[in-house]
Order: sequence, then C-alpha cells, then structure tokens
Amino acid sequence: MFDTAESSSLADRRADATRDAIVDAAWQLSREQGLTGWSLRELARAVGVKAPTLYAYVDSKLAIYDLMFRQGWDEMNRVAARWSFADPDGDHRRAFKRSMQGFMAFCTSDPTRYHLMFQRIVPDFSPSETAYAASVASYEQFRAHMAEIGITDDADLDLWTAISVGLTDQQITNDPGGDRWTRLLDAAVDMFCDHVGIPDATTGGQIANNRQTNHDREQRP
Amino acid sequence: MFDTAESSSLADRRADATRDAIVDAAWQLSREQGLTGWSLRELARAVGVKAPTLYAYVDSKLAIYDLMFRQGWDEMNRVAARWSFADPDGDHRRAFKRSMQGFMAFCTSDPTRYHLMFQRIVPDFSPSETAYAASVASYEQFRAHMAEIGITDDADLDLWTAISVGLTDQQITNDPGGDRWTRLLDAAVDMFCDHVGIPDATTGGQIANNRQTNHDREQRP
DNA sequence: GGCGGTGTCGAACACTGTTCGGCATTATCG
DNA sequence: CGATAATGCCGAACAGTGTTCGACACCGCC
Repeated sequence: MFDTAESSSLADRRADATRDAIVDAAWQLSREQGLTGWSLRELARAVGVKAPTLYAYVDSKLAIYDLMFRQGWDEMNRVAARWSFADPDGDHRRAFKRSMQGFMAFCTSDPTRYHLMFQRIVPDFSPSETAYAASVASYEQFRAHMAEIGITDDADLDLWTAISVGLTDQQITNDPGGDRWTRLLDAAVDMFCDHVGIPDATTGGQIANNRQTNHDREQRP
Repeated sequence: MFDTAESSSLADRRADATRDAIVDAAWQLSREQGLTGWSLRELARAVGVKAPTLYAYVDSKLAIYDLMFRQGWDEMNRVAARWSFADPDGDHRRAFKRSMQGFMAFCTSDPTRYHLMFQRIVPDFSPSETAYAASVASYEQFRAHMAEIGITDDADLDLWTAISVGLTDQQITNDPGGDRWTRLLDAAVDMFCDHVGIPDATTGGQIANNRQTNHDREQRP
C-alpha cells in the first residue's frame, strides 16, 4: 500500500517513476494555473496518458495533493536541516536571522507550494497521517533549533511561529515577488529577541531596546 | 446594476430581500459544510427555489461569495468603528490591547467568515472593485486608529498587521475554539509597543523591556 | 500456443455551474 | 373589464468534473 523506501520489484520501481512523473506534472500545472486550476484529464494529457490510467498509480485527485504536500514538507526538512540558530561567535541573533531568512525564502520562492503546505486552499483536502507526520517532524526540528538559543517556552515558540507565518503570509498574499514584509524580518527578530531576552552581541551582550533598524529607517526621507 | 442604498421600486426591494435570503442561506451552508462545500442546487433548496431561479438575483456563484465578502467587511467596519486606540487616561497600551482583543474575537467568532475575508480559500474568487473597497476602508480605519497612538510609519503598520493576522491565523487553523494564541495577544502588544516606543503607563511612562506577562508565566511550574 | 498479469483506455455515472426557452402569475394601461 | 406587458420561476439541456467498470492489447513464462 505505502511505497516504502525499498520497493523491490522492477515493475514497482517503474510504477513509482510514473507516479513521480504524475506528481511533477501536477506541480507544474499547479504553478501555472493554480492548485485547483487543473483537471485530471488535463493532468493526464500532460503526462501523456488518459484520465482513467492515473487511477492505476494514485487513489484519487486528493491523493495527488497528499503526495505533493508530503513532498513539500520533505523538501522543507531537507533545507531546514542545514540551518543553525546558534552562532559559533555567540551572536545568536545573527544566526537566528539567517535561518529565518532561509525560511521565508523557501516559502516565497514557491507560493503554490506554500499555499498547499500552510493554507487550506484545496477544498476537502486534509493531509494523511504519514504526510502530516512530515510536517510535524519539521516543527520538531524548529523546536530543536529554538532550543539551541535557549527558547523553550511554549508560549514563546507559539508567538514566534505566529510572527513568522504572519510575515510570510502577508508577503505572499499582498506583495508577491516584492519584499515589503521580507525586509521587516530582521527587525522582527530583534523585537522578539528583546522580548524573550536573547542578548544582542553587537551591544556588548546587553538586552537593549533594539531600535537599530527603525532608527536607520527614520533617518531616510 | 448595483443595488444602491435607495432602491426605489417595490419590485426592486422585494428582489433585494430574496437576494439577502440567498446570501443568508449561503452563510449558513458555508458554516455547516465549508465555504466550497455546497452546490447551487443545494443553496436553491435551502431558499425554497430551484437552481436556475438564483440567476435572477445573482450573476454567478462567485458573485454570491462577493456579496458575502463585502458583507463581512461591512460588519468589520461597523464593529471597528467603536474601537479606540487612544485612552483617556493616557494608557495607550490598554486601549490598544482592548481593541485588538475585539479584532481577534471578531475573527475567531466566525472562522468561515474569516477564511472568506482573509484567506484565498474559494478557487477563482477575487473580490470585485466595490467589495474590495470595503476591505480597503477597513484598513484605512485601522491606519487612522494606529495614528491616534502615534504609529504612522508604514513599516511599523506592516509589522503589526503581520503579527495580528499571524496570531489570528494560527489560532483559527491550529486551535479552533481554544485560546492558545489569543492569550498571547497582550504580550504581543507589549512586545510591539516596546519596539516602537509606546510608553507603558503602568511603569511610570518609561519605555521598559516589558516582560511582565512572561515573568508571570515563568513563575508557574 | 495458451495464459495470467500488467497497463491502458472508451464509455458511462452522478454531479457541477450555467444557459435557454417556455410556462404561469402578476401588474399596468387603454 | 380585458388585453398586454413584465416578472418570477423552472424543466431540460450543455459542457465540464472526479471516478468506476469492463474490455481491450501487450507482456514474459510455462
């Protein structure tokens, strides 16, 4: 039923390949015409096959979204594994900022993928147990990274997830392709770090009311 | 074409009434079965009519969503008109918090309405010019309220919109009916006020690094 | 050569939003 | 009052959807 990492038979591996082709084509169509902007007949044509044939590889249209959902979170986990919130020089904020920039870049680089992963854009779709597990794993990874810089309180974690998805969401829905909210990220990190008490290495390790970015901004006009 | 506030003819007023009935039934069905979980035949049955009849009052199914969208923002404007961010005693944070509690209560009290207003959940739906104007009016009202307490910088406004919709979004999608993110709102307001320099009236008007709520929390085991 | 899988598809089903023509009922006016 | 125009409503149909089923063709194997 589930395709484990080790599919033995040759026919099984060929079937997995076509399934991958189906998912790839679904991604492309989703990016071109929106997540719900394509039909199974259209997808079949893109794969070079007729609609009923798809059902030999996939249980339903929603199952395709499930594969895509899982693939998105797997990519996220692969990318996030390289992040580190702790800095060798002790400048935790800098490492924090760099990682969050990576997170927002990952999200904004593919709005379609973001919508599938974070929003409920596809009617009737809810991830399967195994696909959902991939997203939970990602959150656990995030939690571990935050612990590296001493943030372990649930309320603080919740507050930061709200801030980061809020920024990302606003960026993607209200200024796609721009940086109106992306450019606020560093200031948001400083604001949050001030709030939870992560010292600013650039001010001699003191927890200051960091308005650096705002002062810079106020000096333009 | 558009139903202005003063529809003269009696037949027109009767038509407006049925149109309202249609929209009301659409709200109810949306709350029961999801925004996209009902068909026009189903909606027609709820109104006591057959599907084609709906087209005498409404251009399309998407037009129904448009009416709902506009109605949602009109309600928001009506509610938000009563908010004030400035406090007679000078405690701007308290007034700010109260208003934002009102905002989050408005959003979480009807997740379906929130999804239609803030998320892109209905495929192919984008608000019409006039409906969009209602949401813009709401933002202008928000901007005016923020100006009452001295927050006029675009970046600060963008940052706070990100935070508030981030909290609301997380609350609705990850803890519907609960208060896991709602209860973080006051702390978020303090964090934001510290950041932008709105004085805390409870500490003698000084801009302090306000960790009051967090200290309370940390004292619990 | 026959045979069980495997892969593919045509046809069909129930459903969707939407359109059109025609039927009643009602309102207007000579 | 009676003819006429307008209005409200709906049955039937169209093109499209996701999905199912039965029937083809092909394949390696005994």
